[in-house]
Amino acid sequence: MPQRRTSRQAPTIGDVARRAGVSRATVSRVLNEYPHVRPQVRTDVQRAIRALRYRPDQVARSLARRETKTLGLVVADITNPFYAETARAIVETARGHGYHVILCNTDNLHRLQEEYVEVLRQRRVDGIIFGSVFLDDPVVEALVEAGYPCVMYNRRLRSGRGNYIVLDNASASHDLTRHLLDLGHRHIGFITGLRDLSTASERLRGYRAALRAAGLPADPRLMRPGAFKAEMAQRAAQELLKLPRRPTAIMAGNDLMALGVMQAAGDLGLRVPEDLAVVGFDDIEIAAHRQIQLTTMAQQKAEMGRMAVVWMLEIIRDPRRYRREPLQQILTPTLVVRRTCGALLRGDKSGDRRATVPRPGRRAGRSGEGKALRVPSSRKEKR
Amino acid sequence: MPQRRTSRQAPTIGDVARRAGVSRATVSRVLNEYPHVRPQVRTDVQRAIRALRYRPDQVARSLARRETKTLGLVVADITNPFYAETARAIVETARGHGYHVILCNTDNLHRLQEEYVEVLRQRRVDGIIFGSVFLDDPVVEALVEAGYPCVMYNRRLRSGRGNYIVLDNASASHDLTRHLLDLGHRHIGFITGLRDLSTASERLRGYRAALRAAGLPADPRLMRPGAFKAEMAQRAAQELLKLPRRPTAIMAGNDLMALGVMQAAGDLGLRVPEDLAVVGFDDIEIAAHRQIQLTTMAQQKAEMGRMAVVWMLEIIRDPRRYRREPLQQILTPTLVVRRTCGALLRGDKSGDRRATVPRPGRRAGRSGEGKALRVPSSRKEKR
DNA sequence: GAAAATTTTGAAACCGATTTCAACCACTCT
DNA sequence: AGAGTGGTTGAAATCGGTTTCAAAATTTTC
Repeated sequence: MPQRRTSRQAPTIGDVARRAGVSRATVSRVLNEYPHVRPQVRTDVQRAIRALRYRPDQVARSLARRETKTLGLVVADITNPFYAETARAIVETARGHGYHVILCNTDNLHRLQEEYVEVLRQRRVDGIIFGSVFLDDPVVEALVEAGYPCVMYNRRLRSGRGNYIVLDNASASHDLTRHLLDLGHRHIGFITGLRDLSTASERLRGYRAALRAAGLPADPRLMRPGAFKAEMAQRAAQELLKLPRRPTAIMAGNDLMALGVMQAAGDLGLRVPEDLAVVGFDDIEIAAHRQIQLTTMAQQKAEMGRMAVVWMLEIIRDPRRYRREPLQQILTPTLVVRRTCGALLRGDKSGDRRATVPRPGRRAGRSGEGKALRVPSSRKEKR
Repeated sequence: MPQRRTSRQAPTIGDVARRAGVSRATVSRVLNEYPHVRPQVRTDVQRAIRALRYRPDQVARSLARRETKTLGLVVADITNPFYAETARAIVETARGHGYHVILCNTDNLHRLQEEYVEVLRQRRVDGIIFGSVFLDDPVVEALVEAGYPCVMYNRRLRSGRGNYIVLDNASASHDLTRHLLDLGHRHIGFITGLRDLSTASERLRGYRAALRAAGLPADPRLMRPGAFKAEMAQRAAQELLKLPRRPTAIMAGNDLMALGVMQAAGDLGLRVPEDLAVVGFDDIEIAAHRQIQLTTMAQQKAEMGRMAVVWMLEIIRDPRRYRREPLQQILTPTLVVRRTCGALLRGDKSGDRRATVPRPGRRAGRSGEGKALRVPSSRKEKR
């Protein structure tokens, strides 16, 4: 039910035009800082705008211009600090360029993701950033196929299509496993995320590869799903730790799950890292906390978010081009050695150790001696 | 620059109408499930919609209907788990009602908040939810004054105007202080947030009141600002702990800062809780972690978020009514006693203790014996 | 079977902006 | 003085829907 136009209604461009004694077109020109407006007229219009407290209607503008200056951000779980930190960078970078972000939380449910994509398309967002695509994701696949501006980060499609920024998960996982092997562990548990996500499957692959390279079997009983949530991981870890021959180290598919593993260890009276080494992925903020000190594969979260937006703007400018030559970047992982892996048990205890891991598998964590060292990941940009 | 209409353009309601051999009005009626459409015509139209993969344009609809089905969510920092958890509930509840959320991150900067409010108004969002208003906030004050649908949570205006859901911060802080006093502490530091926020000032007030009631002076040297961030709090705590007569307990304005305090304690070689008791506010997820076990005043984050949206929808339905009689709710705090306050040092160690604190100040933390106990806060609804 | 009542439908106005196009204007240049 | 130039301007079309209103079609009533 539309309301009658009353004096209390928000002023429109027509009201401004009338007041300034010009046409709506001219007001529009002033608003958008077009040339060819006489200075006198310009100031008249600006005065009218101020007098009426006119606020241009972005909805009407979006309709006329066929662009909404809006992006969709689809993540699995905004309460996961990894997503919160990337989201923050995304929102902030977008704002800096006049874009704003609709936040969508899928809880890793296909159903919800599909719903959100549909909604975002109806809302004519200029592009969608996915933090949590599924490995096989017909919805996103179709979007990419149709040339709809999309950027994925963190996870990607099995098909390898589309624009994405991801960690080199296989290497990261390989190196992390190798790190534990180097510390003497021979029985290493792995709590994966969900099966149908690239992060999970790639990290599992790296883990297996490292074991194989070390001549160790990949015991399926040592691999458990954890749904990327602390609580699930805690349960999974409890099961692992009750095995007849229990693992001496557990790798978790992300830091949140690693925290769950630490809980489980405590519940069973095991000390970390003395009785059980624990490592994760992401390097969320709490991982550095004194009481936690989680060894983890770091991701450059803010940088990832920023880059996703910058790419997106580029793609929006010229969608065809990036349909032909998608932007894809694989980030080199950085191992952050802290307490929970046990590496610091012997010898000095001076803070974090950071290093890009030299490939193939030299001993990690030795290159950044003493004070915390961050080596910027070298970027292999793939057309 | 508008592009020419090509065959690859998205189909409009006109295309559907033509294909179904009816008018646009009729298609609109089918889309919106209006009565008075012959079943035959209805199915014809639906078939055409499917055949063309027609997706109604929400922008055009918003313009015509003068409602966007969009809410703005303005928070200080989405990486603070408190906001992430409330945001999650807000986004999910909104979605369930056909609304979607533009996320705004202000970093506690007046400038950014003003910018965001302006943007949200231009975008004609149906309402704005504020998680982080300032005590004196002309922008929000004006919004409320103008009858723009707004709901605040967590923080409120000094003037007390508008719809809000907040913790009873003064009582919460009073009880928390009292709890520390009961544990024998006489020298209690307080790391506040920023000065111009209701949460900070109210919590500071409760702290002072409790000290006064105990006949203790409120030493200004024991109160330091911490900006609601872990790092700032860590620095503030370091200063507190270097005082000639250092506090034996520190209250932090939120859990994030409490974590910073724990860091600082560790840096100085102090054990928590043996050498220093630490408590916070919010009960973010990590607070319950085995390695942290932070004693804190819990907030019902999901419930708060959900309620903010439910209220918002109600307000959107009848803005005038709630302009006259705003919805205001003050939630009763729940003390969660864990390790960091030192209460568990003597005696049993069986998990969390939760209790709504009886007023006035009886000894807290004893009512929920044994297993974790959550007492739902009784709600004092005003109007 | 005609009048009355009701349901169904489409033409046209509208939402509030942008953009096109042609007209108008004030110059400058022959 | 007249043609040409280029800066300014407004009328009107447009974006893609919704809603009003009256006409058309159908059903009900007598």
